[in-house]
Amino acid sequence: MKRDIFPSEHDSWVLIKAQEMVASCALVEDQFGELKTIAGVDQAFLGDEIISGIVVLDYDTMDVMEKTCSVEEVDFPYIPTFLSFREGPAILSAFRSLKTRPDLLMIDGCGINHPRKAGLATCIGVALDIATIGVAKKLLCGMVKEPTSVGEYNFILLDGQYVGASLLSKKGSKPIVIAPGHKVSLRTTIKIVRHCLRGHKLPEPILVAHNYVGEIKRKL
DNA sequence: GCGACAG
DNA sequence: ATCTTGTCGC
Repeated sequence: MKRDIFPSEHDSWVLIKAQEMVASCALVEDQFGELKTIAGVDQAFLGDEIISGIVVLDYDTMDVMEKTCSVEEVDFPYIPTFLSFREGPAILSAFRSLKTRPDLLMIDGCGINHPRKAGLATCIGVALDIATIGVAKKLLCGMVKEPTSVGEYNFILLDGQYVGASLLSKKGSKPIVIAPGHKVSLRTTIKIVRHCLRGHKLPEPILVAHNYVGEIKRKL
């Protein structure tokens, strides 16, 4: 099953078919209960090792409730539009060691704002059947007019559909790219990301997860 | 063919 | 992502 989403095989035809399968399963509508906890997910690399960290925060206060990580060997290279095959498996490993199941996952990377509507956040959402949002620092595809005032955002157009938004999260910073991953609407995605902003360019869950994997890496 | 291209 | 010092602006 998740072996279909993250094939061990590296044949591009198989990989593209896997992404099309994920895209057909993706749901871009709110389908989650009350948001009590939200988790940030990020990865770091050291040699041929990948470190995946997940940090669970209280949704209202953004206080850290739990942290966990996985460290394993990476076999797949970084290829634009195929990031999920490189980082996905490690994320699933880290997720398995979580004590509390978050209500939603905020992942570094794309959601449905992907050439085949199957970015990393969407793949993880479908694989774990959990609501996910993708947060990236650069645009992978689609067209958008970059916002100029803090808090402002513009929708990203791709294949005649709005698949995400460019949001100016902080003055002096480049806008961040956000998009629904799975079980979340674009409208709600924007609302949630804004709620998670705490004065930094990146929303708190992603920032905390980023710092977390950074220190884990340091201690290896 | 050329350029673009999440992390 | 990763390799890296100081430095300019918020």
